[in-house]
Amino acid sequence: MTVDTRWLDSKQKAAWVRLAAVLELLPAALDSQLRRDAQLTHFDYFVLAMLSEAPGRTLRMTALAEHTTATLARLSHVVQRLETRGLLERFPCPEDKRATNARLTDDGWAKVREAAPGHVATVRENVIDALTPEQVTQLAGIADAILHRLDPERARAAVYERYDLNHSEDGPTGRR
Amino acid sequence: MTVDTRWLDSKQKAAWVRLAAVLELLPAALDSQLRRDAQLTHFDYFVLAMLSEAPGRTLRMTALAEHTTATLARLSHVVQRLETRGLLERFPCPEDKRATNARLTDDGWAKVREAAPGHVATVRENVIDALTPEQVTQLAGIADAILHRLDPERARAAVYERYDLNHSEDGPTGRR
DNA sequence: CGTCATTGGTTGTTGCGACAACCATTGCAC
DNA sequence: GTGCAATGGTTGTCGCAACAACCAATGACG
Repeated sequence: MTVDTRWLDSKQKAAWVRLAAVLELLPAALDSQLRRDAQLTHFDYFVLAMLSEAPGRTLRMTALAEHTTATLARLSHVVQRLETRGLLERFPCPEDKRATNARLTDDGWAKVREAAPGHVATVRENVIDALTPEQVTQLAGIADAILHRLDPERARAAVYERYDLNHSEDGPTGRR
Repeated sequence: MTVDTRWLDSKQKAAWVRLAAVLELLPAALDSQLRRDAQLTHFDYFVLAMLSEAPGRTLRMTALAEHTTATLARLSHVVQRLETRGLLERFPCPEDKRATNARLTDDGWAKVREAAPGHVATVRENVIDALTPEQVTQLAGIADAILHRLDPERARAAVYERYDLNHSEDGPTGRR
């Protein structure tokens, strides 16, 4: 095969090794906190959070799949479980009989607001509060650059702006 | 519960949302490349890589588990599969009859050297080459800070130095 | 108004990770 | 040297994600 591999120099390797470790440990930490405190996967939480910000707390399955970076098949299974638990409900879309809408129930809305503080605290503890303000800014730039390689379409789509952690007492978002 | 939640400001949220997306997409990208080109999970690769650098290409299961940030149970399953495929072999440790050693076979050694170039290329493509040299340095600092929160013990142990991507033609590591 | 490709979604199967139960060996206490 | 806790590892079961097969509705084209 290719014999002219460009290996990583020591600085690059140091960065990569540490990132790889974070990739292994951070998702596990987030998942276990949400599981323990809210009986929710991080992905479950993400799904509920996206719905909570949508107009009418309702989204088409396809749209929800895009927001959550998931395949439709995966989303279908997850939504099925969440529906069984009464956190959301599905109903056929009036405009397009092929389509299905998912809507957050009142219980689901309560669940999101209940789970948000603990989740934010975990994010702070393990990420944000571990960094200086400059590093937070740097991280945004770095992650953005990586995203443009991983998924150019979505990265440009500014979908990421919507992942809103500010579930305050009076509403789903901090912007008014 | 706690009513005084410290929510994320917009800069912090921007950083977190993008990091969350990377956490979702990057492991999938790494896994699928290695699966496609070498029939290996990223974790499988990691296991083989650690063994390839160990003296005698051999490690105790417990030691291997520490190097790979895995539980013993998980490692046991993975090693079982790799043993079936002939990439490594297990044998009882002479000094301690409770213990089991795992040793890389010649086939396993060949597999690691065959898989390394493609893996490094993927890492470059999606991470390193997406960043400026300054960002690479920043990333190392950021990831290190996060690691100290996630796993203080291991972060200090400099185990991460050992994740060596430089599998050149004449040996397992770049240091001589 | 048929047929054919596309879109939207669900379901079955498979493989892996987490957790818990379990067995064997070792080391220590007395 | 017997009891017992700690260490080292394996196995079984459960839950979830990926993949593929499938069905239903839509729309474009003739």
